[in-house]
Amino acid sequence: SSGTSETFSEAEGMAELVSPPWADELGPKAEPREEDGAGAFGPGPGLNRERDSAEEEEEEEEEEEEDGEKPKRRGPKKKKMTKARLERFRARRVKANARERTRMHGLNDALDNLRRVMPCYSKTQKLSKIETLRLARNYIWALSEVLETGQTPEGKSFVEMLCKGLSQPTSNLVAGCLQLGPQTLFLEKHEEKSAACEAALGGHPFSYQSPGLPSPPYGSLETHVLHLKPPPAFKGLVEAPFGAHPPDCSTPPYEGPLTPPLSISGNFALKQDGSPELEKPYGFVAHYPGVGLAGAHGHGPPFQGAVPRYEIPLDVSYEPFPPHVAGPQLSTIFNE
DNA sequence: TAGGCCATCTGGTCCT
DNA sequence: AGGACCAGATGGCCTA
Repeated sequence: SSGTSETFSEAEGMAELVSPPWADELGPKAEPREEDGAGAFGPGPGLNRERDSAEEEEEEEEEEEEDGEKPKRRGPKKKKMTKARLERFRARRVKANARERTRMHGLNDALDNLRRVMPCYSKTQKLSKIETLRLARNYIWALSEVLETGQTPEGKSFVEMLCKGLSQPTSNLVAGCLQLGPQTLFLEKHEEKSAACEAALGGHPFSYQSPGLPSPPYGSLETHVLHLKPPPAFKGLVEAPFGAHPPDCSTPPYEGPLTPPLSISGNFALKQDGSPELEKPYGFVAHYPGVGLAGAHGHGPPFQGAVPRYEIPLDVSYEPFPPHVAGPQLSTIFNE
């Protein structure tokens, strides 16, 4: 199932003719990150151009010999890797590499955008990709619970939800960002994560306003979660009370399916004041009136009923689906 | 030094 | 044919 006979032979040709020498001569394939496109014709395959032609001839001869001596192969006849074909293939490969790089950069950009809207965004201490995704999941889940119950969770619970399944360093980071003393989350290595999570939080009176700590980027709990009232369309969509579906965090996180209440409308209602790390101006208006926010860790006026702004990078295409659309979709998802 | 994380290259597969 | 997506392989960097 390898497509046309030509692609088959080209792939083989690459394996036979090109890959080993390239790999040896190029050493580490990973070049220092370059501007897109530059790498495509950079020090990669191009380094070998001169030696290629000579060796190609050799290999082609060998190939012909093989054809003569060995029993005939089944399947489509292998096309010769002529110089022209090889060059075409290489050009294609180089282009594909460039595209792949660009694609991965896009993916990383998206992850960065995701990091920026996470509760603890820091340029200096970036969450890893996997931790970003885990925290995002927890964050969505936590906010879903808020939407569902319409109640601000106890601060401790909020942090518990956010840190479920996260690594210890990330948990500490989250706690620190939310002004829970990071020391309270220093977990014993031998502890189960879930137990550790509970224990670390449970033994200490939770406070988001620990006076001794530096201001976190995202401030207090109220910066994140405020009595969000789910729109009528979502009433009854989920039945779990707040905290009823904690994600399993006792295992290496997130192996199993997660089924948080899906009372998500595609909108959060957060204000991200007070984050010295946040550079880009975001512009996004939450769709739900009545969703309020307090000023971040005491700075600025508390939310007075004006439409809160949730900031999304402008370069992010964002398609919030309105409740009348999201409702059925979420119902479908939830019922699956 | 081992392990985690990352960027890149690569070949396979699917789709247009 | 060519692009998008994916997963495996590889090597560099960093930290405990």
